[in-house]
Amino acid sequence: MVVKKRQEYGFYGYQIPVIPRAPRSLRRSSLRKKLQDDGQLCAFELLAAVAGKLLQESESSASSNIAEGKVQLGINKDSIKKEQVEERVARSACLDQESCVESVIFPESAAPQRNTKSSLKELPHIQTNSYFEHASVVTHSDILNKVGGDVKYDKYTSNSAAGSFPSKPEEIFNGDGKLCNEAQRKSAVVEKQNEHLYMANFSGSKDPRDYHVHSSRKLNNAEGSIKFSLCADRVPGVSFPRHMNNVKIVDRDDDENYFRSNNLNSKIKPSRQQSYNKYRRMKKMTSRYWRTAPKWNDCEFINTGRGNRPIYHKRKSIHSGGGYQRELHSKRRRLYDHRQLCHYRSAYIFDQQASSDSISNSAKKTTKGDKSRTPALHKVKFSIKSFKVPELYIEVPETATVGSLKITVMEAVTAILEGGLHVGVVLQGKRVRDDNRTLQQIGISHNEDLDTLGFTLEPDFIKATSPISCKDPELLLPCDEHQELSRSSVPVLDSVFFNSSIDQVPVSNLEKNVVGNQEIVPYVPDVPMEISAPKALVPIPPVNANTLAIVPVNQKAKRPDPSQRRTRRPFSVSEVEALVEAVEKLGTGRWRDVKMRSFDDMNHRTYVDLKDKWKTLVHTASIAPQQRRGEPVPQELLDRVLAAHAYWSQHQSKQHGKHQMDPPKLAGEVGF
DNA sequence: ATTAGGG
DNA sequence: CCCTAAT
Repeated sequence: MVVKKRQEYGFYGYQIPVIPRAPRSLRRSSLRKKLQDDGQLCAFELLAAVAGKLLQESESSASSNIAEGKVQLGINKDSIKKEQVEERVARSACLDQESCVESVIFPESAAPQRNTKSSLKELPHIQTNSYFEHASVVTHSDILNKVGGDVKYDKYTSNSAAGSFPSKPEEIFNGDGKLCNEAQRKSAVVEKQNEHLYMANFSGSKDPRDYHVHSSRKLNNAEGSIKFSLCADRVPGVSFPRHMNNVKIVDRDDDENYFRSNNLNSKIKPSRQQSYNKYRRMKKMTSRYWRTAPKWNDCEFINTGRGNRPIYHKRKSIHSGGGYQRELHSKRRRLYDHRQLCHYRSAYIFDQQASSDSISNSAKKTTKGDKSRTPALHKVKFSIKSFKVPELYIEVPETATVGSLKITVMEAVTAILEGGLHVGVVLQGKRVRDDNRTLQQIGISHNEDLDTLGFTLEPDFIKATSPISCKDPELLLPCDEHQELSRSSVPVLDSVFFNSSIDQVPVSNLEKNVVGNQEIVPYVPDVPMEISAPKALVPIPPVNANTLAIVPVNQKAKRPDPSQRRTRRPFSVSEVEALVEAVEKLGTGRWRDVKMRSFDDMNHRTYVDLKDKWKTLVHTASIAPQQRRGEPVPQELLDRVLAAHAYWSQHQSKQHGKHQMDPPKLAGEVGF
């Protein structure tokens, strides 16, 4: 449901997980046919040819890597033992940069024909094992979140070209799409997104330069821009480590989500720590509650992936909450999504670019050739390594297996695909909303530093139709979702929340750490989004956990991230009832007892929660029904709340022993 | 670790 | 729900 809405966020990130599989299967089938026709040698020959071609085309060292990547893929296709393949993949992963290339290139050259519609749905036939492996990869590697965010740009000038490239976005992107064909089976979506990107960046401009830009864009794309990176990420276990560090899988909830951490780092830490400790303590009481999945920044977590290397920087440092939280509070709602930036960086990945191959090369050539004609025009070359996708929040019961977690993640990710995304441009921390402005106008020129340029993925609200229709505008959460879930002994995946962090872009900071030399500017939307905090909840069907049971992730991963707000869990009527009943008997000063009495088995309800709930209940009971929000509480209960509140206000609930409200029904009690 | 309150 | 202060 809500998922739909959320989907829009992480298109790219999401793709990775899904895509890897699809391509494989597709690839396999196509290859098979080929092999049958031509015999096995063909495959090798093809591989060799491809590798050779690559080497020829790209002079950079990266090319060799790429070639290797291809080979690997090819091998895979050739149905060489899986272990072997994996090994290679893992190895390639270490190489870092080539991964993208690998995935992209191979498909194109070797198996151009792919079913465009690859998506999870098609994955089913894939072996279960690999399926999950992929999932795990995703989860661990943070692909989702940050598939990228790296934009690399190259500056170069050329005069030509404007005319040589298709002026229509579709054409351009189609061209790009080829690179990632298999990956892009969801082409419709992808193209659309690209188009958006395209539009955002360049459309509307009447300036002749646009064309140039377009051209550049095309080149860039070919070389490793958005699609490129996506494709890369699709290779399971290969490329992730490098670019995705941001996936956050946390069980946090919804509208309340946002990064608590700001860029205002320093100050935060202390309080954070403090609260963390508290949190821990609190959690102790509810120790069994498996609150969060590993975060992208947890190295351990990531490491669990096969062939992954810990790339992760300590993002924790970035996260902070403390004092800022409050401030953020108010903001987050209106600043909905937030999308994480995909900051520009000149960084690494781009070796790939060099390797990127024929397309880019040819494009460059063209450009050069035309140089003389329009010397005055400059092109700004962008290379978007990858996009960052908003956080993905997942919450599952502690009894859930890793396998089910993976499935959950996959589901969530898949859901994202369905939606649409569009790209936003952020420059120097500010969102550039005017699509008609030229790059030059906004300060992006060929000879300028684009350190502060970033792209964001944003939900396509127009198309996104919120399945949820709560009366409460503030809460997009299903009004009555998983209540009682905790009570049920059946392990069920609670839900998945997709959130976009709004006020902050911790990622940036992290990246900074990672990249080291890039100046990353926190993205602060200059204009509130028209949509309320996006929130999505994806109920996940129970999964046969046992079947998929896998070694649990590093324990540390289990540790809840104090920086994350707990998931919002509205009290169900039955809970309220239980609470009221308990308070009637125990009074309002013994929350610990209330907890033990009526919520002992609900680990996510702390005594503080109960106290808070009571507080809100009292408030709710005192306001007009029209003012109440959320799931309506029966008036009868509210009456009891008032009565109990009045009663215990008079008596000291804390005294010793357990008084109970004398008269069960205190209609008259109020009279005091 | 709990309780009480403010945010 | 979060955070703190005070128990």
